[in-house]
Amino acid sequence: MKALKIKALKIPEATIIRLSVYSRYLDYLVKKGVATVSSGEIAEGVNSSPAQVRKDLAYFGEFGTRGVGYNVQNLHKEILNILGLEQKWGVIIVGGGNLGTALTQYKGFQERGFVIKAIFDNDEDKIGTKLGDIPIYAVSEMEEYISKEKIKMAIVAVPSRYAQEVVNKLVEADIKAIMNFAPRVITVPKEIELRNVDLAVNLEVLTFNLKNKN
Amino acid sequence: MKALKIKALKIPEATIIRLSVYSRYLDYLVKKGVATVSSGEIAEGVNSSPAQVRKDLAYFGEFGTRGVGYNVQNLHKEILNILGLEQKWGVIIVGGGNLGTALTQYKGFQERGFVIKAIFDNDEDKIGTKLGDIPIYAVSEMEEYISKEKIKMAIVAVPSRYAQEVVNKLVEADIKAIMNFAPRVITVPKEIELRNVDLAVNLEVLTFNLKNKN
DNA sequence: CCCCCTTTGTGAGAATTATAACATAATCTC
DNA sequence: GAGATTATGTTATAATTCTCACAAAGGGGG
Repeated sequence: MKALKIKALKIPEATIIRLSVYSRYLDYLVKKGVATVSSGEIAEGVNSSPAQVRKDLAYFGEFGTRGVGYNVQNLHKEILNILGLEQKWGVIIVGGGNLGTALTQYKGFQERGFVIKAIFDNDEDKIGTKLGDIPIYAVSEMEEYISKEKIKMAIVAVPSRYAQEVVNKLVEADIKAIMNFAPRVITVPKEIELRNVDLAVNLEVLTFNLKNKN
Repeated sequence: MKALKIKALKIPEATIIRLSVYSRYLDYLVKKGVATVSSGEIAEGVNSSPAQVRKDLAYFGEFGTRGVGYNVQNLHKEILNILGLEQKWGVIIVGGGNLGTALTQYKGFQERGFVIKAIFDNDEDKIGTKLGDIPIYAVSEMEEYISKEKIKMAIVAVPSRYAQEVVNKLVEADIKAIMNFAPRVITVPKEIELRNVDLAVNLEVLTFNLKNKN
């Protein structure tokens, strides 16, 4: 794999998030058959500014041609590579409730190269069954599965009170990255990547703005 | 309603998000029966710093007693008020697929005072049925419902290609705030509050970090 | 009742992030 | 092939956000 050139030690998380958004837009342009795109066009397509687009890309190298713009296919590939999406990622979901089930079926993950491999739950009625073609196993089997299948990423969609416990098990099983949906502060060793997605917080930002923006 | 004192014109969104997190922690302390809490204890409880906690609160007023700390119940109420959560909010969900269905059942919304009132979908098989006690209606009935029930907030959980169209309908129906799950750039008039929740982006931040942090 | 201890609220400084401006490089036209 | 044009990559500037340090204020003990 080509080594990735990074010019700065610390890259703003906002930049990563925008790169992900650029990536989707480029994907759209690729499918549309567009060959070349400028920072201004990207900016327009994703509600940003040309300077921001160029700055974000500049953290990682020079991908464009002055006076011309960017080759869509090439830039698309470069950004996927930056994001680590040149490979598919096997992901497990812990928690087979409504949210876990919905995430299993969620097209948005598949489209980006994330493959849901298995669900882990403690409900006896669910264990051993399948959701579509995704098997549901007992949580007790999780550690072995992660190790055997070399799983690096897990999504935690269990009730809040069990979240830390589940995360501890995942850490024990040597998982590398966790996306947590439980609205609780979860602690992990610093070498583990953790990302909290709090759905209610998002609604609360909206209510705050409704109340306060004039 | 007591007018909210805001000391700065612009409050960082990060502050709002943290307030929401503080709020959950205070909720936990209230239930635990704790009477008083310091900024340091809050910081510890939510993985932040005492200075950050105090700074965040300082945008909105003085809620503590020097040498003592904060009255848990009072601070909890104040923050709920800041976030606009002193009232319940009726919310509709557009899209009765896996995600929409899961969000309908999602306890995290109810716990924070959000009440899912109805689902809107175009699937003839679903229209007229109920999900738990939440009715599913046709999208064509949406505008009237929003107006009649005075709904201010909507969650969009439809396939990406329909998202803008649905959002346009919501805007037309005079909705005030939208939480969008479709990974597409959506445009709304500036007076409408829009928040995009992109689930895949969160996984991609993780893969980026896995690849690049060391 | 005064002093000491604790913890808040805040102002100044540091760090981070975004915006703008410009110099450089590539293409195209004449 | 030179100059005009266009759009990148980068440097400088501005804005935002966070961190730190301390003064102010309240409570408790002697």
